[in-house]
Formats: sequence, structure tokens, C-alpha cells
Amino acid sequence: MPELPEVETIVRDLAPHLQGRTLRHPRLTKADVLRGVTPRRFLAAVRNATIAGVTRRAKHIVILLDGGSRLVIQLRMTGNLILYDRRLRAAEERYAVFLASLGGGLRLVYRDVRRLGTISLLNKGQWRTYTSRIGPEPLDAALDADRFHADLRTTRQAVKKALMDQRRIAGVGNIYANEALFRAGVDPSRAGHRMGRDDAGRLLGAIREVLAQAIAAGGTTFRDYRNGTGQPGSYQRVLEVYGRGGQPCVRCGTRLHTTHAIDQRATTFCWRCQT
DNA sequence: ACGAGGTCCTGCGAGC
DNA sequence: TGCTCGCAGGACCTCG
Repeated sequence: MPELPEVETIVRDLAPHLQGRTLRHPRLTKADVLRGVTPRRFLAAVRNATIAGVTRRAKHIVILLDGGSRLVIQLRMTGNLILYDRRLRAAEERYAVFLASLGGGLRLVYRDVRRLGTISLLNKGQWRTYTSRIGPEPLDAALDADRFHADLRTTRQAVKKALMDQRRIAGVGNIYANEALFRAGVDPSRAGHRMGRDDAGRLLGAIREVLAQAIAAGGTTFRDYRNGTGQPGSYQRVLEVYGRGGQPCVRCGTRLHTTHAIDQRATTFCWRCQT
């Protein structure tokens, strides 16, 4: 499930290859991934458009087109955006939702088995509105511990739920929320307003550490995630709590506990280390 | 303000 | 073997 590190990895893989390329022969096989745009208008806007740049915002891949509009791709659960320098195999072609040629034998393919992912086409003003509704980037220095603490104090929600709320902080999903809370020694169910300044500071530090290490490892692959060249990441081997319910805590040996009590999402934590 | 639950979507594994 | 069913979950929605 692509979160910030996975999307960052994809963007780093793709950006140097996509910049300056022109999208030829765009093909859309399923229209239901589009948001706020009809297939006809989408294809017309994309056809023969040149890519000015590829960036990331939260968990979104943002492809800036020369006219100033942006393709915003949200991968959700099973989306992949992969650049191929060869013909696709049948298995790769299966579930391909959007395809375009880039010249020189390159093909850009958005593939999504469950199609929970979305593609939007936004003009400058729409993008401004869109991005303004998303919280600060955790790796951006503009977010400091004081600001993070002040925001957490405004809610009685479980801190884990607050972490995953994209309006509060951008790009953190279930995997990295679990990992960061473990590293910071914070009980996922603790109410946001019960977070002290030191707790918030440690948690923000843990979020940054986990995200940076996951980016360095090329992201976490459980099943579906692939980077921009189709390769899996390796951070799944480093995870300390996510997916380790019932196994011993790496720090104290206590059996890790998994619950679905917070927002009906799998939360794994250590009773002893997280308070 | 917050929790609960529905919605989207398809593959997979458990159970019979 | 072949079927049904629940589950996976990020974001967004409605309802109480």
C-alpha cells in the first residue's frame, strides 16, 4: 500500500526519464479511475502533452504538463505507475488502466488491480485548492515539533488515527504510523490532546526517521507495491511491528498485540514499550 | 467533535 | 473440485 516513501521512490525513478517527454497515443481502458474529468476531455488534454516535471505531494504522484495542468495520481491500495522500455508481457498488460507511449520505445503504464486508485486532471487553481487541503509534508522543515504538538492537541481522537489523517500530516499511512508510534514509545490509542510536547517531538522525529529509512530502502512491498521500474522495495524486512502481531517485541521480547479497535485498521504494538 | 458504518474494487484463502 | 463469503484498506461519505 503505497505511502509517502513508496510514492517518493516512484517519483525519483520516473522523474529523470519522463521530463521533457511527450505523451503519445494515450489509452484508457477503465474510465472509473478518473475523478472530475470525462474520458474524452482527459484523453484530449493528455494527448501530445509534454511532461514538464514529476513531483510528489503526500501520497500523490503529480505529473506537471506543459500547459500548466497536472495529472494527479493517487495509487491507494494496488496502483502502480511503471515505465517500461520494452513491450509489455500479457501479465503486465492485464489490469493496465492507462497507457501512453513516450517515444524511444518507452511506455508509461498505470496499472491497478482493484482500481481504488484515482487519476485527476487539475488546472492551476484546482491544484492550489487540492493541495491546500492536505497537511504539511513531514520531511519539510516547515513542520516543527511545536506546530505538530499544537495540532495534535486539538483532537481527542487516537493519535494513530490523527497521524493517518491527511489533513493533519501528509503521506503517513497504516504501515508507517504503526512503525513511528513504536519507535516513539507512544500507545497508538492515546488521545491526541494527551500528547505532551516531548511526546510530540519524539513522535515527529520517529516519523521522519522511519520515512527516510523506508525511502532509502525503496519502500515496503507486501504484495502489490512496485517502484517506477517494476521492482519491489525492501523495507518490509526492517519493519518492527507492522505485520508482526504475535511475534516478540524487538526491544523487550513481549508478544506484540494486534487490534482493530482504532478506525478498524490493523494496529500492532507492544503493551510494555508503548504508553 | 467523534465514532460507526457504507462505498469503491478484485484477488485470495478459508470453510464447506 | 467448485462454490460462497469475508477480508484486505485509503479516502471520502452519511448518519447519529
